Amino acid sequence: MSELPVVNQPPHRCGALLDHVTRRIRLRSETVLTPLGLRPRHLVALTVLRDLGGCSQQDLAKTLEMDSTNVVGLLNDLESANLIERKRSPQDRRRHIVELTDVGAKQLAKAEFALAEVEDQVLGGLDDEQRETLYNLLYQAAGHAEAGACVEAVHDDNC
Amino acid sequence: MSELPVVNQPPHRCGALLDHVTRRIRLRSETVLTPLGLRPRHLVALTVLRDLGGCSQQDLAKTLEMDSTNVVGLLNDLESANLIERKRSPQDRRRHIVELTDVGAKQLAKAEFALAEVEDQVLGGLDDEQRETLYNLLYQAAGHAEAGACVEAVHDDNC
DNA sequence: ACAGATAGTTTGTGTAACACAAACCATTGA
DNA sequence: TCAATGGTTTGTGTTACACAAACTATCTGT
Repeated sequence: MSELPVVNQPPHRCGALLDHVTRRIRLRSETVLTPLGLRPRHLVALTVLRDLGGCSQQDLAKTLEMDSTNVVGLLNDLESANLIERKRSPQDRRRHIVELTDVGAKQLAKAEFALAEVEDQVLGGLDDEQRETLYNLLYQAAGHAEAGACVEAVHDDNC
Repeated sequence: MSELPVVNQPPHRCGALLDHVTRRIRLRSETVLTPLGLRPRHLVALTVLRDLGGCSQQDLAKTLEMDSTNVVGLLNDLESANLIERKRSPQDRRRHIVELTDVGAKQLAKAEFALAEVEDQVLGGLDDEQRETLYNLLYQAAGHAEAGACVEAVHDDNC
């Protein structure tokens, strides 16, 4: 935990680079997403929702690290576009269980398909295997520990 | 997740995940960077500047994909903190060559050191080797896109 | 030498994506 | 019954932009 004197401390911080690459993708994504009535933030929410399955709005707020009042607005957008559904939890009727609708899942897939070109532009320096590695690293970092198996499997072939 | 036995087409879009992870880092970075008088955007600029060596403000605007009027403000911040220097280009005195100062390089290193903990929090699911891989992938991706932009942009000289 | 393009700057306007606070309702649990 | 909780609405403020207009200094082609 505390500072071990310099052993194999990697001097490379990803943060700024991450920021940079993300911005490039987001800028282009906006124009691709607009015809679908979506914004990058919606995509993130839908993606998280897909990966998480149903969850409460609080869970979502925590995962997105957003203020819950703003999550409400975000979900209002998505719900009025019929991309997500808010169901009352039977266990605790104060709670909303937020879930992707079929329409939502389809729209997400559609958006991802449309974004292929964007990623080709920005991640053009990476071949397919590298992009898959990148995806897996991000997925794992985002806290889906199950990705471990997937990452392990990468070096022989894609999973 | 879907186990597609299919071909080589990677169904995974990184964009949303990239956005998500980047946000997590940026949120925490802000509090770490504030005592240093920096913001995440400054870090990105400094990083790019370090990787690029000296360049004109237009080059920088293109690399950052920011409007040049806003780049001016960004550089004003950095210059008044003595982190960068604007020198007139001898070849074309309209042009400013923007360069990291020694102070700037030191401050950048300091910031990166301070950000180690932040990345530990957010990228905690990745070991050192994976983080290095992530860094390299991002670096490569960023480099390619810059090269692409540069090819279009440049008439003759530096790139 | 002159005209038009170019690099940078300033100022000003607008917008999106937030954070945060306050007040409110329905529901839960002690 | 009463306090806490999940969600919602409204309202305020900030930041990070994009974009436009007008200006200076400088360069380049004719």
